[in-house]
Amino acid sequence: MVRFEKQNLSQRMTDELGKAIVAGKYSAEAGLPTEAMLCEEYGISRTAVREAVKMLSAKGLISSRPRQGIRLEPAEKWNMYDTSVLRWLLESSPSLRVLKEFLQMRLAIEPQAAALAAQHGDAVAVDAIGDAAQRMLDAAADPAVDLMTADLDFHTSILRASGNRFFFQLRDFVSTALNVSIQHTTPAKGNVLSIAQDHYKIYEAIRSGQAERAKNLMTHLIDEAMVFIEKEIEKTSN
Amino acid sequence: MVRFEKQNLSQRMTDELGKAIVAGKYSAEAGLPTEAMLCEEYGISRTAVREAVKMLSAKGLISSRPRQGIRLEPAEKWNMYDTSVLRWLLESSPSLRVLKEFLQMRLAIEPQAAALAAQHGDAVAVDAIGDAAQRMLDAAADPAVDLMTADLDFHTSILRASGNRFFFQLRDFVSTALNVSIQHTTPAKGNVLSIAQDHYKIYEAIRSGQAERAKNLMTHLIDEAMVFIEKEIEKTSN
DNA sequence: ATAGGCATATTATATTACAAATAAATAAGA
DNA sequence: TCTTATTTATTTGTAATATAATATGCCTAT
Repeated sequence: MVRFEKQNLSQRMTDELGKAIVAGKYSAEAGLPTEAMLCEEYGISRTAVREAVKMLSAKGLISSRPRQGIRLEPAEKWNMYDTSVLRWLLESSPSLRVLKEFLQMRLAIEPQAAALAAQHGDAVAVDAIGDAAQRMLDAAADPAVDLMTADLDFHTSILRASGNRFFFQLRDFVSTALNVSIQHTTPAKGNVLSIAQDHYKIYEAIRSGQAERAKNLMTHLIDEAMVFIEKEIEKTSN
Repeated sequence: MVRFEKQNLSQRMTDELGKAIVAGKYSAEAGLPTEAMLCEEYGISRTAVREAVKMLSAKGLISSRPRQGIRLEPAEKWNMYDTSVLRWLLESSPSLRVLKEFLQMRLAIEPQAAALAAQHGDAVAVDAIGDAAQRMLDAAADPAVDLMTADLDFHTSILRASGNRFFFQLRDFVSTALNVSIQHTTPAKGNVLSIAQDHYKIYEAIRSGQAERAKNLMTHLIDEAMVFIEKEIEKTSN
């Protein structure tokens, strides 16, 4: 996925530290090691460490003050919509619980986005939705077509067509959620067509301006994934 | 609000640069001045400039590469859920359009959060909602009680009671939206009681576990603000 | 016992130097 | 003339070092 070799030192350091923090390597009371200690530990200069600290501060994970050292911020303050933070979180604890929270969020956002797209999505944006939906149908017939990417494009293009920058901003969030979902819920081969058709229906509702219908169909689509996850949770807790 | 004097140099620099970028001071083609030029312009060391650049990179506003300088990232990549970015955006263009997008977002999130709170909000969290709602009622009778803060607490505590960290994470977003809203929509004195009662009804629905009712009431509450904004937009466009 | 000052540790800022990367210009070859 | 290497210049990346600011806790003097 991410090519760490290509990144510069401070970015790699940011990633290392971020991962460690999210994974709970450091405690809130003890805080982080001092800059000097981090320099030694990773064999890099203070500049690189400081820039990593600044990055993580910007993401809400830590704060640093003179004489006090580098302190952990409570998890509530972490910027969860930051792609990196999200990735670290999932790498460290890919639990079903997080997955459920993802779906709850999508259940709030995506139906609303679909409704907005139906109300005033411009032609180009709506066409992109159709494209993606068509590709999902193709994938059902031809295994060579990438279903995953088509699915992802479908959901992303709806967020874009909503015309609301805050919704569209959540594309990485939704992408990540979908990616993680796939790992847990491999759809049965026969269901692919049925799923693709459900997606296409949403596109048709949007194109024809049926906001309520688009919203309901989208709710239903995500609800099915939710039901699946809840069954999984049931299973593991027993 | 924010005490810039108390902030350190790189944070102030981050704020200056961030504001300038969001306000459109720099063009995408030309990019930003080089580090050296920024040092001269603001009369500070390269370290401070670099740390500001790192912060803004972390927020998705810029990227920097050797020989290429500091480039602006497209607005789509900006982390809009970052409190600073949001603040810069509102300071530079406090338009009704942004306000409407805020409300569309709240319309997606808050009703769902209210439903979740009704389903499995723990007692302490739900009590906090009741507290805030009661304070809003008090404010209707006694002008000394801070209505604004109570209103804010009400919405924030519902996000918390949803038990979903992604919803709760949006508390700053909702706070900002409310703050901006207030500036545009000063409620008539007589309406305060009516509004407070609407809020209290939502609390009652949540406490008694009526998820659907809580959701509908919340939708209605935000919808009213939306209607108001749309009238304002109508007015200004004429 | 308490207030005020001092020592100390740690981050904040500054300065300088060199390394690395890359875009653009130039030269070489077909 | 066009393509391909190579060189060069510019800008960020990394490092090392020094000094300032600041918060903590100890310690002294009243």
